[in-house]
Amino acid sequence: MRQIKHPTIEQVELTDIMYALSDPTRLEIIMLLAQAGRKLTCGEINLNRPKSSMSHHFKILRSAGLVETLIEGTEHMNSLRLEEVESKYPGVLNAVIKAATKS
Amino acid sequence: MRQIKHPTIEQVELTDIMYALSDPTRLEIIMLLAQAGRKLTCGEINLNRPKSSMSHHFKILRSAGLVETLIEGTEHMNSLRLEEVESKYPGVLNAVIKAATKS
DNA sequence: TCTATTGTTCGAATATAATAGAACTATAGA
DNA sequence: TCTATAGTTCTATTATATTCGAACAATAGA
Repeated sequence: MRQIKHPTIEQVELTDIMYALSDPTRLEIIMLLAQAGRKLTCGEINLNRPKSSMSHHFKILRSAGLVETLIEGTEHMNSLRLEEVESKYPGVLNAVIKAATKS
Repeated sequence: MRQIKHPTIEQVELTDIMYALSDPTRLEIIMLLAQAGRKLTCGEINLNRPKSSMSHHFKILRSAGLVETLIEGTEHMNSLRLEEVESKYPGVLNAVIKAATKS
């Protein structure tokens, strides 16, 4: 079963993370993953956009080290890399999630 | 003495802040202001770029609610709006500054 | 009033990003 | 083997950002 390549957390720059979180659609994806607390397929994250657009945003979230995508059958299971990101950049992602929850 | 207009902290979106912080030059400006702990003129923040470029980045930092610029004579005194940003989005800016300090 | 200083604004070139339809890939299941 | 499903990749279009020289504006000081 072929899997998608992800950066190690060491390879991820802080500005990559900031950039990934600067788009409302991507921030919404992050929020849905954070609230779900479990892996979600791309299909479950339905923001009424073409799948090619969603795929583009997932790619950026992956390259920023924020999301891990595991292929299971025909589905792609997405989860937050919260612990890893927190260990490299303590407080950043948690604070953003908390801030976005309220707004 | 004419002053520059700034957004109120209520007007600032989280994604605006993320976007402003996603550029390495702008993050560096933020770091210099945070480390200085006092107001700095644009001239003191010398990143070896044309002043029109720096002015552009300051404009984005201002519009994101991160920087306040007060005109004093011919100089523009810049400071972080840390307390305000923290009160609206607790932990976000502090965590980013801490994370950027180490990297 | 003239000049130097500080920074903004303008304008144009270049680069990067977002959007989305269409074609494609991989797998599951009949 | 055929078909449906889930996403990705390709390609083109449009929009937004970055960069920086040049012109401009505001003030201080001589």
